[in-house]
Amino acid sequence: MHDDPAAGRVAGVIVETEAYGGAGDPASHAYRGRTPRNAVMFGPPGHAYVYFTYGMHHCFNVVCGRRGEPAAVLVRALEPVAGLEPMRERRALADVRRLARGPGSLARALGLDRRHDGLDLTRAPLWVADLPARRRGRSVARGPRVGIRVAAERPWRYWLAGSAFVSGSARAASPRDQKLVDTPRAHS
DNA sequence: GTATCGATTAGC
DNA sequence: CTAATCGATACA
Repeated sequence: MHDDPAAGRVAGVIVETEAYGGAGDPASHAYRGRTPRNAVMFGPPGHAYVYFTYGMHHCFNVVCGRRGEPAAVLVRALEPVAGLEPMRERRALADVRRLARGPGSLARALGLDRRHDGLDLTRAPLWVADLPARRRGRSVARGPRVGIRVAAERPWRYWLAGSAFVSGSARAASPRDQKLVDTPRAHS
């Protein structure tokens, strides 16, 4: 969720992610060590790593490794659940399924940029929360990472199976090429 | 210093 | 398939 001072609260359910490591992952920004851009990846978990790329897009990650052990999860797609109008305005697009599909589109829809790099994701204005119980327990599919030229074969992309809000290659993945991963069920 | 390339997207 | 567009990175 993002409480944006200008647009109010925009929120969605994370439906597609991709994992990146550190020194052992040649596709990771942290592979060659710490730089001003990726410094947050080396900090404590639970913080936002937001980077700028291709001269025009931002991507939003959740830092997951312990302090000094760079690791992050790129949030690749969101099912919008609140703040649909601000998202539509930012994206100049009406179709809810495509509002936050793809990491660049997602960051744009949420209004995220380098100013959000390093924010503590356990509190406002930008945070990640547990799913409500009724959304838990659904099947998660796994497949290769996309958009990278090295180590793409590692099956470190995860998405909500059957979701209309995930990227095209995930929607198109045949059952043969994806593995289903059990997700924790809600407590009683 | 210059050259190359992106954890991408929209459009043809 | 390619253009867009600029910071990070590689290399002389």
